[in-house]
Order: sequence, then C-alpha cells, then structure tokens
Amino acid sequence: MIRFLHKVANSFNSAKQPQIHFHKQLKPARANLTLKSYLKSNPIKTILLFSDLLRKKISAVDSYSLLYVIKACTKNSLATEGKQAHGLVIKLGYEPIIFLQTSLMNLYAATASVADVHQVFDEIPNKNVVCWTSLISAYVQNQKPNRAIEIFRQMQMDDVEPDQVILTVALSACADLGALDKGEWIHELISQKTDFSEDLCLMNALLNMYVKCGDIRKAKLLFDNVKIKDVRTWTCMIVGHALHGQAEEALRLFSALEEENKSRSSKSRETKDQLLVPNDVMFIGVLMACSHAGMVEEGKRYFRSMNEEYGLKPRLSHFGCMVDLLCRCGLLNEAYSFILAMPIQPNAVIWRTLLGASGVQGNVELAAVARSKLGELEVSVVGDDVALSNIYAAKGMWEEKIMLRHEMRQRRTPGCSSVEVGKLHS
DNA sequence: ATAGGGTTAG
Repeated sequence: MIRFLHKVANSFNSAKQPQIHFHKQLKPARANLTLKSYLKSNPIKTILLFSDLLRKKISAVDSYSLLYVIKACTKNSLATEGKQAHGLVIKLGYEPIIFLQTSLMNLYAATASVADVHQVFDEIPNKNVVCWTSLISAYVQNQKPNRAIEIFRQMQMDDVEPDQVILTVALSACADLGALDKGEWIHELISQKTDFSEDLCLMNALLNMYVKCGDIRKAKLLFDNVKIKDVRTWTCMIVGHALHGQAEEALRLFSALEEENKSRSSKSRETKDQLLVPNDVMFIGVLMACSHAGMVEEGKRYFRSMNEEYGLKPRLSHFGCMVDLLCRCGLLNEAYSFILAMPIQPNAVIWRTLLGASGVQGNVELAAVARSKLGELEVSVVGDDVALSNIYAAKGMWEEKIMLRHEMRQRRTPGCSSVEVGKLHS
C-alpha cells in the first residue's frame, strides 16, 4: 500500500480543474457536509470537490472527508482513485480508524480485488462484527460463497457474536450455494435470538435462501408468517413459485398483491403510503411463471401491463423471458420477429434461447441465423457450436458437422461449465 | 457526523 503514497499527491494535483466552486475558508467540518450531500446525488462531485480541497491545502481534509471520498469511489467502482484515497489514509495517520478500514474493504470488494479486502481485514487489530461482515460480503459479491461460509464459521470460533446483518449476508451465501443444511443452521441461530425475526431484511434473506435451495414449502410457511411484508418479500415468493414450476401459485400471488393494493388505495392516506407497487423484478417472476405454464397470451398481457399500468420499462431480462415463452410454445418465427423488433440490442442469452429451441424443433434455418448472431456478438463458446453441430448430425448433414468441428478446433475455445457445487437442489 | 444487509431471464 505504501508504494501508492508517492503517487497520491501528484495525481490529485494533476487532476483536471473541477467545475465545482467552494470557498477556501471552508473548514473540513463544513466541507464534509457538502461532500456527504454530493454522495447521494452525484458521487463524482464528491471526488472532484475532495481533490480540489486537497490541492489547496492538505489540512482542508480530515478523516470524515476521506470516508466520503472512499464511499464515492466505491459507488462508482473507481479502483485507481480508491487506491489513492487509501494512500492518503496511511499518509495522514488515519489507519487506526476502523470506520475507514471497513470502508476500504467495501471499496476493494466493489473493484473486485478480494485479495486486497482480505489484506485490509488482516491488518485490523481489533476486528468487530462489522469488519467480518464486510469480509464475508466481499466473498459473496465476488462469487465465492463457499469461502464466505468458511469465514463465517471462523468468526464464530473466534467468539464474535453474529448480528442480524452478518446473518443476512451468510444466508445469501447459502442461497448462492444451494446449501439448505447450512441455511437451516442459520435459521436455528435466528430463532435463538430475540427480535431477530422482526428484521425484514433478514426475513427476506431467509425466504430467498429457502427458495433458492428448493424448499418451497418452508418458503411459503415463512412467507405466511411474516406479518409486515414489503415488495421484496412478495417478489421473492412469486419468483420462488415460478422457479419451481408452480405457475398458478405465482400468478395467484401476484393477483393477491394487486387486490391488496386496490383495497389499500381506496382507504386512508396512511394505507396509500404502504402500497406495494410491483417493480420490474416482480415482473420477471410473473413472466417466468407464464413461460413455465406455456401461457402465451397471459404472458403478452402482463408484458404490456408492465408498461401501460405500472410505467415500468422492460429490460433485457424481460425481453429474454418473452423470447423464452414464445420459444417454449413453439412459436419460433414469432420469437425471431420479436427479437428483431426489440428496442434494445439482444444479448447472447437471447440468441442462445432461440438457438436451443431451434435445435429441439429441428429448425435448421433459424438455428444458423442464431448462431451467426452469436458469432457477431463475439461471445460464441463451444457449447453453442456443439448444439448446432448436433442439429446437423440429427439431420444427417455430416459435411456441415465436420466443418463446424474443424472450425471449433481452430478456435480452441475451451468449453466451460457453470456448475461448481456438488449439491444441486432442483 | 463517521463502517456492514435482502428480490433479477437462460
């Protein structure tokens, strides 16, 4: 970390003249309020004002200013600026401030430098539960849920008492792993603590864990027991039903939410403030349910109502759900025209959906189109070629198959699997 | 004044 020190002053001095004006008589305490307020509206302005302060006088910044600038770097995943801020923490002798250390851990987690997160953690002399949370969260954010759980165990062996926040993070690691047994063990810990089950964030994480680990009965039981729910609670349950092929339950739940909102909006103003307005994530669950059940017309209707009734702009994933729905129902040509009419560029997943469906239905023409689109996107992996090659084989088109194999060998792109965990609950 | 948390197609 020391080696970044010498760069610090220079890089801040050579920064472009910021457009932000401030009075040089501002004391840190005063400027810090401004830094903090920019953080919410536009974190880049926090960084510009900070470097401006620093250029004039190093004593114009204190540990609070640094905290805000580190958070600004975290929000925008700015690795270089973040390292410079870390250098300043050391230079100004703020290393013993634990708030700065945990903020630095979050910064490195956001810039995908998990090794740096761990190093900062190791150098903290008196680690509290917040430090452990940041560490575990870093591993979860960077797709290492196994490591996150290991560290959670290690923390307990160090006799650090877990709180609601770290249990929430640990549960998301279990969800990512599909580790039902570990999730249930954390559920036990929650039950032993008074008041923990009143934390909605924690309950939503627990619900999500049961959903992702495939225990839909426990999920539903929990959902019914959570008295005050928010949009995420409902979304989680709707997605849960959809993932488990329970399309009817998913759609029934969505209708129940709409009914609940109708009755609330006709009542007092207080209940109007508690409206559970569906968001775009919830519609992914709804569209997934339609897809599983093969409900084309309903799917199209929900897709339209998303925009018309709720003013939600469909994102790439919603278009993906629609393509999946059309393909599953065998409407390949309609899926293809739907893709061509999309207002945003389709990604590889969408073309791959069409390619897969074309394979199943033996539509060589569309399969070739989808494959060439995948090629254009330069993300073609061996798996796509294998799919197409099998279609050719099934059709007895051996020459094409041999040519494809030859192409694949020349590209030498290794195939890969996304399954890393031994345990799969489906 | 200051640190850590939950839903997202295939």
